[in-house]
Amino acid sequence: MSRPAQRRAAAVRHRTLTDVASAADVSPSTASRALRDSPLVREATRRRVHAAARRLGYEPNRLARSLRTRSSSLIGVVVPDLGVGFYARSVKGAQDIFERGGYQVLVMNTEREPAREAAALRTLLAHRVDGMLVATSGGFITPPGIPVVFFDNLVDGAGVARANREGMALLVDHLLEHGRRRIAYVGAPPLLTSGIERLDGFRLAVARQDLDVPAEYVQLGDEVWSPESGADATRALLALEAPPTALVTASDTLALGAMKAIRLAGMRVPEDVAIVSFDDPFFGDLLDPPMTALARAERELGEFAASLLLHTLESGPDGPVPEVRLPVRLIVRRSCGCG
Amino acid sequence: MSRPAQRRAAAVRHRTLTDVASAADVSPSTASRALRDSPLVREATRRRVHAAARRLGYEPNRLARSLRTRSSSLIGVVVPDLGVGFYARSVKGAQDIFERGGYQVLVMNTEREPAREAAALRTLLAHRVDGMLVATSGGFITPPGIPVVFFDNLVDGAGVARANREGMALLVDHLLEHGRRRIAYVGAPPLLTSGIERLDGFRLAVARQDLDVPAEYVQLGDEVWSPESGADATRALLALEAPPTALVTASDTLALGAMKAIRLAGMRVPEDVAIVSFDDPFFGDLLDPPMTALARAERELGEFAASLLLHTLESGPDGPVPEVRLPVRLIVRRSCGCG
DNA sequence: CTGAAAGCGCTTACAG
DNA sequence: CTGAAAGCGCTTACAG
Repeated sequence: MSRPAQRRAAAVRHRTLTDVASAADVSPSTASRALRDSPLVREATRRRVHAAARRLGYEPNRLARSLRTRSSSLIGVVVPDLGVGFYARSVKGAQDIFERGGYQVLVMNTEREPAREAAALRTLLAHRVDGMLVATSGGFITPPGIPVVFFDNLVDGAGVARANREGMALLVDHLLEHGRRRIAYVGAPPLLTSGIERLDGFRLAVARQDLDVPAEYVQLGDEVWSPESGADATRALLALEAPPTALVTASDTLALGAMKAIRLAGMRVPEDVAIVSFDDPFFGDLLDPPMTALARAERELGEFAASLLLHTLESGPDGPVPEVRLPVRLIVRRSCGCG
Repeated sequence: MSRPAQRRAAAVRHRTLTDVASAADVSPSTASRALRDSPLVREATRRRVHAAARRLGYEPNRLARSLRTRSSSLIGVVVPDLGVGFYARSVKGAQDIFERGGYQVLVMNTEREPAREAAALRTLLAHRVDGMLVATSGGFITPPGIPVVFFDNLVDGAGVARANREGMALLVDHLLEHGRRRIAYVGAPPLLTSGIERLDGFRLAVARQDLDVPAEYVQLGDEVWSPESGADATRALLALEAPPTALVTASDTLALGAMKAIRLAGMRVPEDVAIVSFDDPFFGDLLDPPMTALARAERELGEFAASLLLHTLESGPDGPVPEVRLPVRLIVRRSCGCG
């Protein structure tokens, strides 16, 4: 951990409660109560203090308040990559809820490295966050002793996530309605619950329909679910002797990579190969062809997880919150062969 | 400002420096010095203290440290909308730099509402951030008395932004190379520098080329630069008696809206109407046709702005930093008529 | 209704 | 090299 070099003193000295108190001619105790609108202080006093505070441009020091009250009003949010739309919008949804509850948010990126995730955890603990929202990349080792809500990936069966298996079934079943039976899977390594459950969901769905899916029809890309790995997987599939006529991709990024690979191979979507995607790309309806995918629910995911944490924070844990599933919904566009 | 309701005490009591000190059988003063690896403490003592800290799982309380040192090691970052890829990735670039410098980041969304921006400013001040990075939406009123670096939009001629006028010239000139002369502008209201400079850049570029651009060829959408407003503007342009044969859009979102409107009107890009975009959509090369646009530089923008702030923080302001421009570069794909 | 006092958990002159 | 003391800016029993 590098420490910042020698720092200069702050340019301005902030006004303190004592400043306000003397300006209003009361004790700091009274000033404090007045500013928090305690019923203990006389109306006239209350007003005088507020006026003084406004006049001085007083902004209470949250650090001091937090130290004293042992509650930082800070929530830590840990995500793999804020540059990924899914996480950015989840965070935003969560943040809206937290701010409405009077909490501020400290966001940490882990770049999907478990070591950085562990470091992020310690940093947040050092800031004495009141709780955490975590989309883990696998580095979440120590139970921090404060409320934690996982989202996107479950940990020890707890957290908020989408119904991955049901989603996969929707996608597979829809392709079957189009009569496609050579269906391949373009996914990611089954390291965390989203990867595991989507792969598992695919397998369950095809088995239920008595589809014969050869082993080489299941292609797993890299751990960051990159478009490039989706393209590579697709290239491998197209090179097969009996290439698939439809792809189910485990994410929007993989779908975009797959689409690009198909186009570069001189083939057409959906005529030659149909594609359906688990996540809806942000511009899914502007792609050519528009992508059939499960509806996005990042915002809801973030909001739901945040509400859950907020609830725990304010009324205490009322029983375990093991597992919450957000329903999935299919958006039918053109890449599947419809329209 | 709502205050959170009654909160429960933290589940665990964190270990304190005093805990570590007694475990290592030294005074808190010595423990503090030992943990910060002060040369003042004997090696044996230093090690004993570190061992005790590790054994106890001690994590120093940054709140207390900040209060004492009057430096929070916190940076406030204010953006219009974290859900917009441009801002999400700018923030990420900035955050990387800050964390490397030992700072943590408090991100605030303003939803492009000046009032929320002002509120965000106060919140950050209350947290005693050491500095701020601000992509303003127009609500930045009070000079906070700490170092502030603006990005994306300049304020009072200061900040880090792309070379908007030069970018517009690149786009217009490229369309002219294709022989298109009925060029229209799909933009946003000129409220902040990016909107102002892009519109101005467009006007300068067409004037320089002696193009005749009727007033109705300049269409300004809503303040959030939404795809919908881009689509509306495009619809209006296509309905003209002499519709344009090429569009310059002031952002990727506007470009996507424009593309959709053209497609819905039953026309083709670029055959009927060419499009070039100021920002490169994240999946610009996967669109149909792939979009010709200025290269994205969010990451660089964030990193550059962060470095600038860090520099000011660590070595003090060495002269004013009025205006920094990031160069623009055209990525030629197909929507312009190339290929 | 108001104030003096203690204390949250650190850091850092000051004294030895 | 080490420790006792003061203090960062608040809040909150406690006493009046």
